[in-house]
Amino acid sequence: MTYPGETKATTMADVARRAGVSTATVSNALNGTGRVSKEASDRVRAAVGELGYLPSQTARNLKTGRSRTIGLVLPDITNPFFPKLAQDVERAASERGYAVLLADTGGSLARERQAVRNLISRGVEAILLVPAGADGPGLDSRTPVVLLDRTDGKSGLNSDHAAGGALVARHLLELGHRKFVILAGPESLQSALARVEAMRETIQAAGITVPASRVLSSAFSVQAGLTAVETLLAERSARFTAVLAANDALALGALSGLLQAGLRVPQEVSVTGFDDIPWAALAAPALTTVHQDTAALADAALRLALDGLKSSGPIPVQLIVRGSTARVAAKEYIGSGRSRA
Amino acid sequence: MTYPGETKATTMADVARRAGVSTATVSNALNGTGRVSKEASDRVRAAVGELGYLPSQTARNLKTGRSRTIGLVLPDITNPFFPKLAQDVERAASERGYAVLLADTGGSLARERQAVRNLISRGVEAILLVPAGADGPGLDSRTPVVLLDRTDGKSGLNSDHAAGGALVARHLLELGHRKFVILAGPESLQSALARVEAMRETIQAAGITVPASRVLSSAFSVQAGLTAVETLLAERSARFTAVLAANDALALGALSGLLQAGLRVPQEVSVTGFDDIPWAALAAPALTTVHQDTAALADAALRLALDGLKSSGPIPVQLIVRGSTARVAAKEYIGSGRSRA
DNA sequence: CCTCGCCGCTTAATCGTTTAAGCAAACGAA
DNA sequence: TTCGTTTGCTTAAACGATTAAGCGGCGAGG
Repeated sequence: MTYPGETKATTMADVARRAGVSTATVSNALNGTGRVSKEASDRVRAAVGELGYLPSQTARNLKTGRSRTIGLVLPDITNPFFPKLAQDVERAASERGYAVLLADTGGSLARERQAVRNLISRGVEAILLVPAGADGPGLDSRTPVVLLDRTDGKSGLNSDHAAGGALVARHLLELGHRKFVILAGPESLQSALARVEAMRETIQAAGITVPASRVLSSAFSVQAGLTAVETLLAERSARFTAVLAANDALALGALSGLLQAGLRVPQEVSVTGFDDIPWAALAAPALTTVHQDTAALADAALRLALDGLKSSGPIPVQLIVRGSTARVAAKEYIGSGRSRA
Repeated sequence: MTYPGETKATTMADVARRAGVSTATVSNALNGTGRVSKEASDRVRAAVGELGYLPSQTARNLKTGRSRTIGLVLPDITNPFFPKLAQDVERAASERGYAVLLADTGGSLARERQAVRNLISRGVEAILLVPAGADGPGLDSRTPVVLLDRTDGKSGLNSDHAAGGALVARHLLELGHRKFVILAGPESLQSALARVEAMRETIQAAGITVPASRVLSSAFSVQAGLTAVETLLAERSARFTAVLAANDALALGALSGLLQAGLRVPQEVSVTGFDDIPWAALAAPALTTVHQDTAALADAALRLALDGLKSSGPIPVQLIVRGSTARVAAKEYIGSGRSRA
């Protein structure tokens, strides 16, 4: 164990001196490069142990040009989808010997640009970026930037949003649902658009149309889901048996709104989400939703960023059926959504 | 804008050449150190702009010994208390010009040690550590390690857990509650112990005793809260009007268990949590809980870590009264907790 | 016995900054 | 005019690693 004192950090030269070799030999011994005898190597290793030597990554970076660090830029890590993603990115990175510099931009484009510059300046080998507002700006730099969960049109690594949208729609169709409401989320997000588009197409393919008045755009928030449902229920003409939300926050808000209005979920109305954030499983009833494979997303992102791959297909998603969806109610209930409101 | 091509990154020497000065002058101009004429400074700044020069933090670190980077080590960023904390730490750090290296140990002590070594090797100026298992190991190193939300007995930066415990207890007492259950959380966590201890003392001070059989230890999880309540309700003798949980996850689990058993919250049973995680506000009913000031925690942590302060008092907490607590029910309901189970 | 080649090591340059030290010109005071 | 001080710059030495190049010594082949 090192006794702190106020001594300078021990350097390679210290190890070399103690082992009776040059710093080059220390370096070679520790990295397995060059030619080093077993004896010298052992002496070096012993010296390392006795001195508690830790190589300075900084010096190594400077010389080799590789920092073994990536940047992860998120708009808001408080958004329940991101912690798992961050965790998986960190795990994938550390498995490769990389560290992760985290930047949270609070949704501000100025801070995002600032963060990216800062990360580049710090020599990260790649940046994983979930852009702040709409989709990506497509900045140029010599350090690769992988757009995560967003797209700028040509690039960007995403879950298979369309497949997910189709999955929930088909699920509800199979349960006999015919009257849908879609909580579409922000129109500025390609991912939301793709989800909704696939929902509509799938439903359409079953010969059913979702009127435009039943496709509601809003923010990706619980509050938005709640108020959307409230205004929907306020119209006396409201008739629907299923609510497809473009993400879980919306779905949870909708769920809460429906419950407060005295409707029973899933007996009278089914609700689906998207993302499978942790709360989804804990809601009452638990939310049927589309699970995003954040681990696969993280792995693919690192391959793109670090292995110089050009692009990757969308990451498969999975339908998670829980308690918020059920077979559509018997005839007498259909269209009587507000019977207890 | 820089056109990437495959050119090497532009260095200080490039700027110096273009501005017709030495690298020392460039450095001085950009850092405001030394003596530089206005004209030279302007030429330098112009050259920087034209070349799109970004200083290499790596080289700067090596020379100055300051990395302007801190490490944040969390056991599990998926735990809903941590994202906000991480965000606040990142904000506080970036306000000081520091970047944050994030490490998630998945609760493993081995990975925690590994992470700390790695961070030190990378030259972080300080480490903010929320230890994995129980409370801190108290490792020695020349880079300061601040224990966050944990303690190793002597050090550690914490919210005022005791004050928080007292707050919820007093709140419930004022609402007329007399029969309590305490979901105490893990016995290995000082924070949990402090909260529970304060709850008991406050209740005791009101002349009421909480029998040991009504203080239940468990993990800090939703599931644990749920099963605790279920087993409690399974005893026919169960009589209580208030559940004090040592954290929000437990409280949310308890809430869900009570609701499923057909009890009304808060009419028949009040529930309180601790931490004020995001879900707390969104539960139905919304959870009365103790808010931890993560921003203050983050600021204080950085002061301890970076400004060399020795220690800091506990960070004040705040009682947040929401819908899960109410005045104890009229006489006929008291002690009839299972009347509808 | 000579030579060639390999082995095991060292020397020294290098990465891109910061910063102490030094130096020439300009300026003001005597 | 002369000297000292200030000003504005440059030179060069770090920081702690990696790595190309070089150099004795030893074993083997001819």
